[in-house]
Amino acid sequence: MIHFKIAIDCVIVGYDSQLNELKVLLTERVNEPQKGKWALPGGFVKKTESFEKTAASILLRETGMTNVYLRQLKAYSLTDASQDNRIASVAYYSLVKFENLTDASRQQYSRWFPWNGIPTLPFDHGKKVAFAFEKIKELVRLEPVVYHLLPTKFPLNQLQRFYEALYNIKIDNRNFRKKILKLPYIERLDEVEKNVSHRPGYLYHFNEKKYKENSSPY
Amino acid sequence: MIHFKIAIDCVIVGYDSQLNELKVLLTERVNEPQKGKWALPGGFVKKTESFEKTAASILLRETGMTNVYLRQLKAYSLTDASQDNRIASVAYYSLVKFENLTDASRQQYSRWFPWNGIPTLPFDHGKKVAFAFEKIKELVRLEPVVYHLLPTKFPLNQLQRFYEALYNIKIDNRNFRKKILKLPYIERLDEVEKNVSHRPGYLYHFNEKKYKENSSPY
DNA sequence: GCAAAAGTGTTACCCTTACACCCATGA
DNA sequence: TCATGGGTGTAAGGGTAACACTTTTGC
Repeated sequence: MIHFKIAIDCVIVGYDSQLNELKVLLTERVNEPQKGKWALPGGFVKKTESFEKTAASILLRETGMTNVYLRQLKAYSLTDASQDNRIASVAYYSLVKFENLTDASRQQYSRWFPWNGIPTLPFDHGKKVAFAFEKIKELVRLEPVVYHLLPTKFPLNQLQRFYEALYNIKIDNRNFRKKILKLPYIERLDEVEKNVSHRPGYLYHFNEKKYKENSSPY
Repeated sequence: MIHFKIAIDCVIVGYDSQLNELKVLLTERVNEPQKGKWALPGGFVKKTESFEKTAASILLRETGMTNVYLRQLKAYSLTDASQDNRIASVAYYSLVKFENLTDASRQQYSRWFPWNGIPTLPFDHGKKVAFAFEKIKELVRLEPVVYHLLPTKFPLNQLQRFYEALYNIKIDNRNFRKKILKLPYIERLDEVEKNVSHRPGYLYHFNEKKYKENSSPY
């Protein structure tokens, strides 16, 4: 009976609102194979850990964060391994708030790469990143996961620019506002943008409780 | 370093249009543990097989079919196993046309259970079945996967009854027809139902080519 | 005062929903 | 002739999309 080592790979995604672009966290591999190459952060599943736990600990190691959006992407069976010892991997993807990253969480061997400037990755990591982005695009249409990427408080046009960047479209700002302001779970705060060289806009936030109350179970 | 045996479990789903209900194929376990219990058909990944290949061969073994709709559901890390030898499993789900089942494909140890009459399953199989149905419900809303479950040629009200059963709703047949007939990829055939004790309806089929032409890439 | 984004209404179109009756067939 | 589903149109409401100008701030 064949046995597998199981690696967990994490596609950790953040949104840089300054540059209006999505980013992925990559780390430089410190071990062979592919030593020195940029790759997805990952690790092997330990004896007592579930896949999800392993993914969460990788996320903690790389970003210093816990309790962030983390979902399974897909399990992959690598077939290029040798003999009796195959490697499988389960990929996870995570959405993190860029603003919450501390300097301490910027690891020596890690770097955020813009979505459109990712180097060629070893193994099947390129495929995993691409699949994660497909998934995220789908997901954003269906559920308010955007709010895991945006700062807790955001002006409406930051939200708009996010959608414009993600789908590479132009959105009419009047229609966009009408649509967003109708949502019961987006609430305006008594606070405005600061240090912007234009008329400051009100800040909004996502009220998760109201979202759950208002979303029908089917 | 811990190693895993990896099992593939398949949630094989069919639609019985006679009874208007979704069914799941279960098999009686012939080996310990849980020998004699109904469970999801499955097997361990062999040395040279990918996960998907393993799933496809299980599907072939159980239904005699190839080239059917088969997708990965999720990878599960069982944590109740002993010592150095853990078991992981990757679940797949499949949609098959009930009409295409031959008698030969009705295995001695297998039986189709109605969605609402599934016995308590061992391991995490109950969880997997439930998750597969959630996924399928979602999927049907987003993509025309219904047509993997329905017969190749179907009258409109069979389609309507399928939706009504899946979501447990009542649909107005005028509105339903308007909506379906507007779809460019549902084509009416020059053929009508036979042996029905009411006015026979025209048969329709799903034109996959037209679907792909007409669906935008984003 | 200039640049840059905030903020604001109306109209047309489309899609969805609600709703009732005659038609063709097998038994 | 009866039971059963096949087949048809219209009106109202809600959401989406196209469209331009004034306001407020930093510099």
